Amino acid sequence: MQIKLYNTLTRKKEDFVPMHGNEVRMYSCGPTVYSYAHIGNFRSYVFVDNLRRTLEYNGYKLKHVMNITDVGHLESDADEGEDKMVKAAKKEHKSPYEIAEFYTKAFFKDMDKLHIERPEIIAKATDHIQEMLEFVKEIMKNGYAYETSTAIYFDVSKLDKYPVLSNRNLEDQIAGARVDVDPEKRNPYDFAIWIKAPANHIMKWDSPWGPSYPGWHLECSAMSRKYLGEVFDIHTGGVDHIPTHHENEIAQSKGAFGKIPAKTWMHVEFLQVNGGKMSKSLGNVYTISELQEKGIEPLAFKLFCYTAHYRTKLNFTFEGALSSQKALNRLRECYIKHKDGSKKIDQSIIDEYKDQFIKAINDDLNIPLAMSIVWEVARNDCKSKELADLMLEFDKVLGLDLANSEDYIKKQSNIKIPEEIKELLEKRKKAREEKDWTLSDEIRDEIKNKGYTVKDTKDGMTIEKI
RNA sequence: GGCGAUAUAGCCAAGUGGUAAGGCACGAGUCUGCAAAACUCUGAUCCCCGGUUCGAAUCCGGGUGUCGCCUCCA
Repeated sequence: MQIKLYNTLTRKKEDFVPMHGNEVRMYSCGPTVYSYAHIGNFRSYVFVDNLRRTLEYNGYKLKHVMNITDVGHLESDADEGEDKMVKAAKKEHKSPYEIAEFYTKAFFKDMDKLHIERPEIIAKATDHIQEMLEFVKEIMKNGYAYETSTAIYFDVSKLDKYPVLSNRNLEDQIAGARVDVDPEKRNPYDFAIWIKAPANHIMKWDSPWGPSYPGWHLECSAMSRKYLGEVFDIHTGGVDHIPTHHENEIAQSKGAFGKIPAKTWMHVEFLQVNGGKMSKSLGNVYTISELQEKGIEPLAFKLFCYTAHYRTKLNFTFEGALSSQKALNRLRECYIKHKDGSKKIDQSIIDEYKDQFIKAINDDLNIPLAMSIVWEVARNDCKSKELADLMLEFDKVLGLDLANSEDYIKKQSNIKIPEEIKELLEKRKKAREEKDWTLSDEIRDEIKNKGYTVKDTKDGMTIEKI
């Protein structure tokens, strides 16, 4: 079935057709590893995971590159401020490389918790300095860049059109914005592709322009070309990348070889917190670990992301995340019931579900709609193995690890119970056998005061930590 | 100031011309000594005004609100 994807470049949903037969080549802007990635970042990677899995579900093979930015990302995208890596290094009294290694590891640990598939190629910026330098030379040779006392700047006035991704009138932008214009820049929107390092700068490499380091946008241009070719299928990122980072990537590729590097550009909307922006100053920037501390599994966060389409803003609240945690547990219970079920279901019903599901995901990744079908399957009265298998098939796209549902549920109830609680449970069991409901309830309250909840089931009592 | 989004039940949200998916919460019921869990059932005419149409949440115009980017934090 034809996949349709929304392309920021054309502002339309388009039929997706790969350039190289069955292989899809895509590039995703990855993290700058100067700190822990937060849940807003991870919404983007959950989206990329859905995209990967949807393509795979449709039978495509992937060649997917993600970068790790470990140099050159300044505090401001407007070529100002300190390199984020260098700043973090100073703060933590480590080398930038140690910082990068530490946070890269932390990043992939969270990615694993979220069951996000690894890209085929993970490319570190500092491993590709030579490729970047070559890129700069090509741009210079073609007359799209010029040297100043501080950097090599890309001259946007040399392009046939800039910007191409965002609908901005640059003159109006400048009129209303507080932009400190570098007097050596020819145009206010010229940007640094290669930056001359001050004498005491830590991260720097030799170049025809002296010791220096790459601009942030350059790494993606150089690495995507190295692994995917000049023009590839899909480029992904957050909506914040549209006006500067991706715009400048396109400019660089046009400057070096005259083409827009990707055919389809896909952007994820922001995750908001309590109806507003997530920002450090408001103290509402959360990490995956912080969610876990509040009893929200990473996979519950992933399911939370599935309540909204990737191109709409999603409002994160702890209330909402907890509701997804409950929903996830129920989904697991539903899966187990189907797996243990003995009924038979008609194949035509299965086919109908499959049809609806793939229609939803192939329509520009309408995961919320796809989830409504998953719930219909999950809650179907006919408890049957076929439906359990169907849930697992859908999970190839969702990546919620439903196959291990039992383990997750066991893990939640499998907690260490202190001896004193065990004794109370024993006493309560006796009271119940004697139908002494007053004593039974008293003991239940006592246990509750000590932080545990007792539930009576057919198979006896269960206990949970509050 | 410029640009771009968005406004659907208590909350998170699908749905782009034919009388509103799903999740969570609430309420009712089944079950239970009671409770919890589980399961079943129950709720909105879609920000306001005007227009196009046989027919609009869905298209157009005008308001109003909210959010984002341009301006450290994705």
